[in-house]
Amino acid sequence: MIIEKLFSNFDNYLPLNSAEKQDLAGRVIQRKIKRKQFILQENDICKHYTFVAEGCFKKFQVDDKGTEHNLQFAAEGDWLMEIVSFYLEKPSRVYIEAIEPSVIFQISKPDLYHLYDSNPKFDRNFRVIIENRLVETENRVLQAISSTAEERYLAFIKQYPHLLSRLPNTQIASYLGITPEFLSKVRKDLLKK
Amino acid sequence: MIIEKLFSNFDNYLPLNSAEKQDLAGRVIQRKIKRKQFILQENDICKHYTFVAEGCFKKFQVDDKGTEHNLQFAAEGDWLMEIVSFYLEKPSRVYIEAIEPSVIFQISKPDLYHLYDSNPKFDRNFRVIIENRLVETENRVLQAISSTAEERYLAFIKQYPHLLSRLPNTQIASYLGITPEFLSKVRKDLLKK
DNA sequence: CCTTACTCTTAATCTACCTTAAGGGTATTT
DNA sequence: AAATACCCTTAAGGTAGATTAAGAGTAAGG
Repeated sequence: MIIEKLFSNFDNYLPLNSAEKQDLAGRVIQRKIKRKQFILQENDICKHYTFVAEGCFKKFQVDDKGTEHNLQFAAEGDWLMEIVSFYLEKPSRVYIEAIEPSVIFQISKPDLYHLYDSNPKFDRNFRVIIENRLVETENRVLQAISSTAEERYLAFIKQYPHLLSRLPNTQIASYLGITPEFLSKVRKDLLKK
Repeated sequence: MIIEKLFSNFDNYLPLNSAEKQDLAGRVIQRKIKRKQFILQENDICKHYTFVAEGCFKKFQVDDKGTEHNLQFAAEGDWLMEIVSFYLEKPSRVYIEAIEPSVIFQISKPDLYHLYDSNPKFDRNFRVIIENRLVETENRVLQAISSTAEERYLAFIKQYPHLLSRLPNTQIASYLGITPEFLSKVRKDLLKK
């Protein structure tokens, strides 16, 4: 069963016993998402915290010129949401779009809070998930302010080897904050070395 | 009493009653820190979550060339720590240094976990503090990959007006990911407009 | 109060990265 | 199977921001 992927995600933190698994299963919704389908659009309220069981998503913001900037990729085993919109119920500033056919599990805020209240293990687990996300994001800030595009590309390859073959270079360039043309040059220069 | 500043920080989230205040007060250590004093150095384990009651700190990383890169400023009312080092007890990659004479309250991990266990309100409050930090950090990533130095400087002024007059431009430049010389040029160009 | 250590600015030169444009290639969709 | 949309690369010219150096101004600490 595909929901096992959700359960086993918690093995990275405090693993769930069968009662807790049942508790969780009763509060998530399973959805099949097509390629290019959005699960969140700008100005919508983000109603769910999403776990990716299969496939891959991108979370991005669009600037005044219409250019997309990728903030996060989420593949099997990753969680994602628009944190401001979810917690403060403000209109989302970002889009979340499937870049592959995907299967996800979504939990609403009331259901999440119910889990928090019912069992401190969920509290702890979700705290750690968010902390991990903060670590990743801080690392990215550091790289952005201190590394060249080539260094950032090499770091990306190292950190997300499973994504490299699944993403077009245009998407990676958008994540790294450079143009696809310049990424092409960076890759060429790396081959020469 | 200066510890009131710590208590009233929680008024932004779920305010504490007097029993909870006492609980918290019994678990934090108050310290006076001099300008240029470090409360965390590279390779040390980050043992405390720090609340700044007075003064200001910078959290930064040093690269191979010896250049400092500022990841965060924390003034009155802000929390800071090295999250990986604190939770995973790994050697810190960053330094935390006072840039003004300061007064802080520190809580150790055992004490923090005790608060979490004793009362879910602390759980909730610290979750929100971390979520807010994540929001700030994600905004910074977006700016780094999509904005010019001038735009980032303007955003900094807007978001941290209370810090502007207290920080030398060299520190702001390090935060923005540019050289002090270029910040000087940006400021000059802005005056012309 | 004096000294020493920072800090800010300017300007010239240099480099990383962007923009525009164009051609060929590879998936997706019909 | 054809059509269409998307993707990758190359190259020329342009701009944002780095580097180096130097002089003047300001703050910190003894």
